[in-house]
Formats: sequence, C-alpha cells, structure tokens
Amino acid sequence: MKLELTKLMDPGSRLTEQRALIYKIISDGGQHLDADEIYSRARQKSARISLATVYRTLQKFKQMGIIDELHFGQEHHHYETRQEGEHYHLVCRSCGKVIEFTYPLSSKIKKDVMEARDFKIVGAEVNMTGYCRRCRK
Amino acid sequence: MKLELTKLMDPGSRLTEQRALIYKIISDGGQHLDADEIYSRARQKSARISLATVYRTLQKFKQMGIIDELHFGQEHHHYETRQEGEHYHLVCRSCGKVIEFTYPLSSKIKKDVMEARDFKIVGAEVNMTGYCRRCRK
DNA sequence: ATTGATAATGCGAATCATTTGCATTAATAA
DNA sequence: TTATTAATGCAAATGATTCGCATTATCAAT
Repeated sequence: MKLELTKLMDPGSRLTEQRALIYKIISDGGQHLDADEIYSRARQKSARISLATVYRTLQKFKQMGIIDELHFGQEHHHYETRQEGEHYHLVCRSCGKVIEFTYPLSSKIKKDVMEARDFKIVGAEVNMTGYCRRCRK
Repeated sequence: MKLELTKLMDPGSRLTEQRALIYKIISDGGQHLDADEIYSRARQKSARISLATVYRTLQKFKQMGIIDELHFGQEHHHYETRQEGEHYHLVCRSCGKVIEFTYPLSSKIKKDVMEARDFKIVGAEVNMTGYCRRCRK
C-alpha cells in the first residue's frame, strides 16, 4: 500500500485498504462513477467494505480536495479525481453519456465576475446538456 | 384564475388552484426556492395542498419549460422561473447566498464545442462557488 | 516486533428527498 | 348540468445518504 495517497492523508488520518481501493476505482474506473457504482465495483474486489464506508470516504476525499463531486441533475452525485486543467462536462439528454471538454473560462470570467460582483470565485462547475452525434441521427 | 399560465397548459392539462399558487410562489417568492420551502409557503396561503402535489407540479413545470431546476451541490434541488437572458449563479461557500450574474458564454462556447465535439448544446448550467464580500472580511 | 490509543469500519436503523398507488375531488368539454 | 378523467391528498414505498455503536485495525510509541 505504497500509494502517493499516503502523503495526502491529514495527520491523524489513516490509510486503509478501503480508502486505497476506492481511490483506485475512481481514478482508473472510467468516468464519473456514483457512490453505488463505486460500491459494487469495490465489492467485486474485496467483500470487506460497506456502502457507509464508501460515502464516508467520498466525503473525506472531497474535503481533502483529491476528488470532485459532479451534479448532473440526477438524484445522486458523481465523482472524478481532481484534474490538472480546467475542464467541464457535456451530458447527452438522450443516452446520458458524459463527455469532457476543456475550455478556458476561468481566468476571464473569474476576473470579470470578481470585479463586477465583488465575489471571490474558488470553484466552478459547468454542465451543458444536449445531444451527442450518435443520438442526433 | 386568469393567469397567462392558462395558455401554457398542454391540451388535456388543467389549471388548478395549486398550480397557480405554486407558480406565483416561485416567481415572486424571491430566489431559488426548494420544494420544501415552496410547500411551506403554499401551506400558509392555502391549507389545501400537499407536498406530493408540489413535487408533481415542479416536474410538470420543468417539462413545460416554464421553470428551471438548479443544482447547487446539495441533496435537494432549487427552482426558478425561466428567464429571458442567459444567466448563471454564484454560491457563497460560507453563507450560502446565491447571486445571479449574466454572462454571454453561450454563443461562443456553444459554437466551439459544437464544432470540436460534434455535440448539440441545448442547455447550460454554470455554478461557481466562492466567497461573497460580506463573508470575505 | 508488541502494544495501546483511537480512527475507521460494518451493520442496521434513521433521516431526508422524492415518488407512487389509490380512492376522492374538481376542472373542463359536451 | 353533467360526465369524463386529470389532479389532488394521504400514506406508504423507494432511493440516496447519514448516523450510532460495538468491533477491528492502523500507526505511533515503546
């Protein structure tokens, strides 16, 4: 268990099997999983995990800033590891597929809004909906 | 009950007291209410309404396109009447206040993304978080 | 390596948001 | 005025997430 995750733990926190597994699932487990999906993938790897732990871990990772929570308008949330560059999401209204796209909004908009509304922006979530090529035909 | 809401009803739909009341509450009831808040305001006006009706009505209005659902990262959603111009939201991480701001993203970004990813955008939700002036001090 | 303090877990129950089934009420077209 | 049936209220059901608590296991200090 020699993940770089170790370094990320706050003092007083512990690196457990479950946490390492959850982090692994989110990072290489494809795109934008939700808690239930993370849970069932974790179960396949190790029976020693509960849904409550998944939720608690997600909260912790979010606070630590190593994952981000996404809100696609469903009753539950999705998660991704924190990325380097600015990127946002396109959600197909027909098939539900999520496509990432990079777009340099941040710098310009942050500056404008900061000046106009006296509001310090620290995070942004941009979700656009529409129809992907396949579904448009 | 001679609201312009009448016109908005699909054929086969009915304009009820509850629907008119809910619409009124959302439109002049200030900012971005959630279902529970709409329900309790409705109760004060008329005892003749249930939470289930609030939820059913919200769904219907959303489908009709007369309100929009907002996702501020909480476990429940918020609602606003559909606006004319493009506008997005700033949410203060400290006090929770929501500030609207207009910003002409749409045209430019839609075009770029449409071309680059072959995706037809029909809606966008932009939520930025940070700290309002009051909370920054 | 051994151990002790306590963070984290698993489990089930609790809570919160939303939806659904069904009998009753009421809007609207004839 | 009345018949059709959409919409409502209520209570129970469902889905997502959180919490309490006894047990387990990580990590720091022997």
